[in-house]
Amino acid sequence: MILQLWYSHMSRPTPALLKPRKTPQQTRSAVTIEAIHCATIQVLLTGGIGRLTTTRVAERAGVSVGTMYQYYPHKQALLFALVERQFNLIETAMRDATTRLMGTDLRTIAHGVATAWLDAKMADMVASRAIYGISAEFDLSELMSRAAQTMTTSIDALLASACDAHFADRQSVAFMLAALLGGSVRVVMEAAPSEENFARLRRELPEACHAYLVAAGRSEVA
Amino acid sequence: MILQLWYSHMSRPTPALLKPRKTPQQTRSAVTIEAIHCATIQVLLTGGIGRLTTTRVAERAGVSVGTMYQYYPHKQALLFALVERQFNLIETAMRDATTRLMGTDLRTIAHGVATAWLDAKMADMVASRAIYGISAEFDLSELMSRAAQTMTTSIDALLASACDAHFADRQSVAFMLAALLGGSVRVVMEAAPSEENFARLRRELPEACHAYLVAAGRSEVA
DNA sequence: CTTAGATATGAATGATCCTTCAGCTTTGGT
DNA sequence: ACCAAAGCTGAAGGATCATTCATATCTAAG
Repeated sequence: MILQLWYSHMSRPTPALLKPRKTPQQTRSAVTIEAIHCATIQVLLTGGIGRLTTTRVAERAGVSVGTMYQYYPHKQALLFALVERQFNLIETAMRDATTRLMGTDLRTIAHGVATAWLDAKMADMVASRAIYGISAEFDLSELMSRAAQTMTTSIDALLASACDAHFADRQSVAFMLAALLGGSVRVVMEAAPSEENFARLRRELPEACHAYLVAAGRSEVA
Repeated sequence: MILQLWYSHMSRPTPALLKPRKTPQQTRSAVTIEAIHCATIQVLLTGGIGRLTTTRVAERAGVSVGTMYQYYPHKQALLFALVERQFNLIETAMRDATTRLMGTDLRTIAHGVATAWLDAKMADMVASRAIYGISAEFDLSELMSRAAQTMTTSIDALLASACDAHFADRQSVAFMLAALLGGSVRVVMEAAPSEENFARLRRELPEACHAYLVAAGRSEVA
């Protein structure tokens, strides 16, 4: 199949070809697309990527396979659309939060960022959890890198604006904070997603971030 | 295929059927198995699970497909063996570390645990990275839950033994520490695996753990 | 009411891939 | 040297699945 020629060494997507095939013009098709989107998440949740087939998605969405191919040139494009939408949601939420927190103190920043992150991730935990594991189909690392980079940059700017601290190696601190946030929530969602654990996360994560920021900033405060 | 009857709602493995089909008795076969193991990791690294086929693994290992099926009843069993081996390695490393650190102070504990974790994960980063994403083939969450639980318990015991602090909700602190460690390393390996970032991780993660433990313990120290 | 364009259908196609098995080669003990 | 057990082979069977396309249905503007 020609598809395989698009990849150099891993399942790396060629963005141009991952875009939707056509944009809906009537109300009917907009509904269809939403149904497909929704069905995809459901199928992902009940069987993981390994069991996601075009037929199953179409079935669940109540449309025929052919319909799917009218909007997405292939399965990967569908998945890509899903992931991208999710990333954008979270990215926006975090951008809003960091903007709002500019110039405040370390405690406010730590708690604000941690809470915003938790809120964003939990808001559609369904989609988030569904999306973990899509990496089997195409290389997410590029997208994840970009997201991580964006987040680190936002946090870095935020730290620079803190009114009560400054850091010797602010970039590293921002990087570490992003890793702590992103990683801990992910691990809990994947390995131990219970109400109790989410409560713990909400209680402890902001404190942990705060403690780290204070410790990292202390050595440099006059 | 009958395989599908083994799963209730997700790709949940039936442990009994994931075990190796037979144990090697001659040196020859031990070599073969090792080659297969090794080939599997290589194939995973260069194409992710989506491109891992029995034929490709066999080819890379320099044996025939049939040989693989002499030791593993099916593809999943092969992957399962890989994952389990890796989990055991890390689990052992962490058990050793926590044992060694019993009764020491918070700083020693934080740095010791973080360093042990980093060492274990980096030692065979190759295997670790290869394994992320296997979840497409069968449900890893059971295994991950168990691992997370084990680790939390170890850390909990360690915290209880700390000579210079005690905690109001030690379980939650242990849980959070495990999540911070596990998550941050994973995220960096997946999203931004550069030498620079690993250096940052080595520098910042122990400090972050320490800061958190001190903050969490402070409220309770007389 | 008509009709062009938009949208939906689903059987058929072709490709991929897991798994088996009947026959072959190698090993190690006697 | 001989042979029984262990190990290896790879073509063929059978199943799944992504994708296409000829055909049918629907929508809305004129």
